[in-house]
Amino acid sequence: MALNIAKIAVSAAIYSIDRLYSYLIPEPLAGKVLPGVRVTVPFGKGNRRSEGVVLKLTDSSEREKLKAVESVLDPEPVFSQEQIKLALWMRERYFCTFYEAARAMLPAGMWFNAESRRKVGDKTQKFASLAVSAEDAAQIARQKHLTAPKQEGILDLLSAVGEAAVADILALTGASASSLTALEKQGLVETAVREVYRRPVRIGGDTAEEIRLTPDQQAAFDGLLDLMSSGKPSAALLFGVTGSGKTSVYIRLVQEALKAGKTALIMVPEIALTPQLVDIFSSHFGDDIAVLHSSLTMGERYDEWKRIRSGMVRVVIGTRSAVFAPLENIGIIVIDEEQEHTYKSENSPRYHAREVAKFRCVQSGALLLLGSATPSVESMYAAKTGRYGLFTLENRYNARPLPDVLIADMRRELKSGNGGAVSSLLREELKKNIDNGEQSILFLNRRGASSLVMCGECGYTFECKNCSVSMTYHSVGSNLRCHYCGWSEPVYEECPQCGGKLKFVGVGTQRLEEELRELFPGVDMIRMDTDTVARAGSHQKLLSQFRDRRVPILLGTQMVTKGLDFANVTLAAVISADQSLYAGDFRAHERAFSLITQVVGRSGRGEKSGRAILQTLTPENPVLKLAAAQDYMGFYEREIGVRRLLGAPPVNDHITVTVTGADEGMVLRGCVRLADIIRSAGASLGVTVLGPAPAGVTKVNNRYRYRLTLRLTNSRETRAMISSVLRSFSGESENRRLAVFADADPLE
DNA sequence: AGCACGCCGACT
DNA sequence: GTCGGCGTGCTC
Repeated sequence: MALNIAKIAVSAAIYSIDRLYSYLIPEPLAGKVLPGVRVTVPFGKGNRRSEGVVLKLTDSSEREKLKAVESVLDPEPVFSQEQIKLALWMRERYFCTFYEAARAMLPAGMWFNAESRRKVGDKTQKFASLAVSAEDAAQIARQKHLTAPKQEGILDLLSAVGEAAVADILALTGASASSLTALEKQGLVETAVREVYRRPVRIGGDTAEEIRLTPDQQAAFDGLLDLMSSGKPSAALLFGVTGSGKTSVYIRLVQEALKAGKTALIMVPEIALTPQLVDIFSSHFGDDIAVLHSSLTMGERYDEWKRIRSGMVRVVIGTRSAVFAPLENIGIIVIDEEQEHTYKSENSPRYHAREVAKFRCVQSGALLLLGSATPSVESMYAAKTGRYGLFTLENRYNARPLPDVLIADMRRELKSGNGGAVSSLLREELKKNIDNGEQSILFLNRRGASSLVMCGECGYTFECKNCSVSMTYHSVGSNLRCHYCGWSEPVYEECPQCGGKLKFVGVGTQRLEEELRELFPGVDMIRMDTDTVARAGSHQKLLSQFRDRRVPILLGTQMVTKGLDFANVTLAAVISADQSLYAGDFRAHERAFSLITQVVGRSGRGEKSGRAILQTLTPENPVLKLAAAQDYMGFYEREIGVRRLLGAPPVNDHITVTVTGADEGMVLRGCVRLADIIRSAGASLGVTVLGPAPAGVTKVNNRYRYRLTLRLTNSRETRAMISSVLRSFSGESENRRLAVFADADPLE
C-alpha cells in the first residue's frame, strides 16, 4: 500500500489543540509530499489556508474523510530526520506546538519569502525590533487586520523573528516606511542603527600561529579529547578564570574533531560583544566557518544556513538559535560563557540552548563542552555530582594577578553627608587615574531601576517570609511583593529594624554622568547605554573612541562588562552592587557574582596592575565578600547550601505557568483554579505550587499576567501532567478569555 | 485562536 | 417577521 497520508504540524493549531493532523496526499503531489517539506493545508471550519510541516508519512488513518494537502512549498525537505526528532522532543520538553518547534529551527527569512533576498547592504544598517512581547504584538497585529494590514504584516514578521533590518522588513512585507514609523510612534516597535558584521573573511594566512597549550590547558585538553574521541555522548564543564585561555582549548578540540571527520558548533552569548572569538576562529579555520547571529540580514542568514546544510562548512559559530544549525555528524558543541541568560529563549519555544545542545550531542555521540569563569550553579552542580566532567584552568597566562578589589561602604558615605552615587573612595581613585593618564570603566545596572527598597542607615532589605528572596517595590498600591508566592506587605515609612530612612535604590547612567561632570569638570568621558549607542551608530565606535583618544572615563550598562580588553584600563567599578544582589529572585546572587567578576576582569589587563571598587549599602554581604575575593568555589559552596535550604534549582526544578487576560479578576481567579488543579494532579508526583504572584510586569498592553511557580522534578511524568492540565484548562468554557502557557526552567 | 452554528433582543 | 448579539463546539 502506498504512503498516501501525511502527518502534518499545522501552524494554525494552538497549544490546546496541537497534534499531528492527517491529510491525504493528492495524486499530483505524490512523491513531492515528503517528511521535512513545508506545505499548505486547509484547516478548520472555514478551511482557511494554513502552513504546515510534514513530519511523517503513513498509509492509514482512523478517520475516513480526510482533507487533502493543498500545495507543496519546498522542492526538497528542509528538515532532516534528526531535526524532526529534535522538534518532537522540544514540543514535549518545552510545552510548545509541533509547528513552533519546527519553525525555530529554520532561518527566519525562509518563513516569509525565501525568494526575495537582498544583497549585502551597507556597513551600518537600521534595525527594528518589538518594543512589546511577541505574544502581545501578535495579538495587536490581529486587531490591525482590517484597519492597517501593512502594520499587521510588520508586527507578524517581528513577532516571529524578534528583530530584522528595516530594509528586509519593508521588502518582505511590502509595507512602506511610514507604516513602520507609525508603529514606532505607537510604541510597539523600536529602531536602532547598528553596525553589520559581514561574512567573516579569512584573516591572515591560512595558518594562524600554531597553538601551544600551557601545562594546565594541555591537561584539560587531553581529558576532553578522550571524552570526544570515545564516540559516546558526553558533557563537561571547563571552569577557567578570566584570561586562562579557554579559547585555545576550544580551538584545539575543534581541530581534532575536524581531523576525525566530524563537525563543530561554537555557541557564544552575543556575537557583537565577542568579535575577538570570531576573529580567532576565522584565523584558524578560514572559509570552513559559518557565522549565525541576529545582526545578519535575513539574506545573509539564509546563505550561511545553506552553506552549512550543503556541507560547505564544518565549523559554525553563533548565538542561541545557531544551536539548530543543520550540521551533520557533530563531534563537539562548545557553549562559551554558559551561564549567560541569552541562551534561554523568552518566547515560545522557550528552550535553553544548553539543553538543546545536550540533546543533539546525545543524538550524535558528541561532546558538549560548557565554558565559563563563573559557571551557572546548575552546571557546577552537575559537574560536582558527576553528571558532567569537570576540568579546571587555574592559572592566567603570563601569571598576571587578578586586580585588587575594594569595597566602598555607601552607608558611611550617606552618614557623612554624601548622598550621591560616587563614594569618596571611588572619587579618589578616579582622580589618581585621571592624573596618571590611565583609564577607568564604571558599570551601572539600570535594570529594575528603583524597585529595590533598602535602609540607607543599616542596609536592611525586605525579604519574603516564605521564600527568602528580596521583595520588589510596586508603585501601584505602594507595596512590596514576592515574585514567587505573591506575598505582599505595605512599605513602611522607616526601617523596621533601626528606624532609619528608607532608600529607593537606583540611579540612571545619565544622572551618574552629570554627577561625574560636576566632580571632574572638564574631564572627557563616554557614556555607553542604548541611547548613546543608537546615536553613535555602534558600540564599537564608542569603544574605539575610548581606546584611541584615551578618554579617562567610560560609564555604562551591561555592555561595558563584556569582553572589553584595554591595556590602559586600571580601574573598574560597580556603582551599585546592591541592585543586582537583591534583584528579587533566587538567581540574583549568581548573576551578581558573575557580573562583578566580569567588571573586575576589565581592569589591569595590560602591564600595569589594576584595581576594582564595589559600592554597596551592605558591605557585610557574604556574596559580595566572596566576589571581592574572586572566590568562585567559595561562592558555589555557599550558594548550593542556600538552594538546598530553599529547595530551589538545581536541587529541584522549576516550571512556571502563566495566565494572561484582559480582566484582572478573571486572570487571578483562573490562576487560583489552575493552582488547585495542579495541586491535586501533582500531589502524587511531589509537585509544590507557589503563587499566584503577579508576573514581572503585571500589565502589558492591557493584559494582566499572573504566574504560578511549580517546584518539582522535571520529568516526563510531571511534564505530561502539566501538559494535560494546560489543555483541559484552556478547554473549559469559563477560561475562554484567558491564555495560559508554561515555561520550563524559567530564568526568573 | 478563529470560524460556524445556534438561539434570544431591537429594528425595517 | 428578520438582522445580529456572543455563548458553544470543533479543528485531520
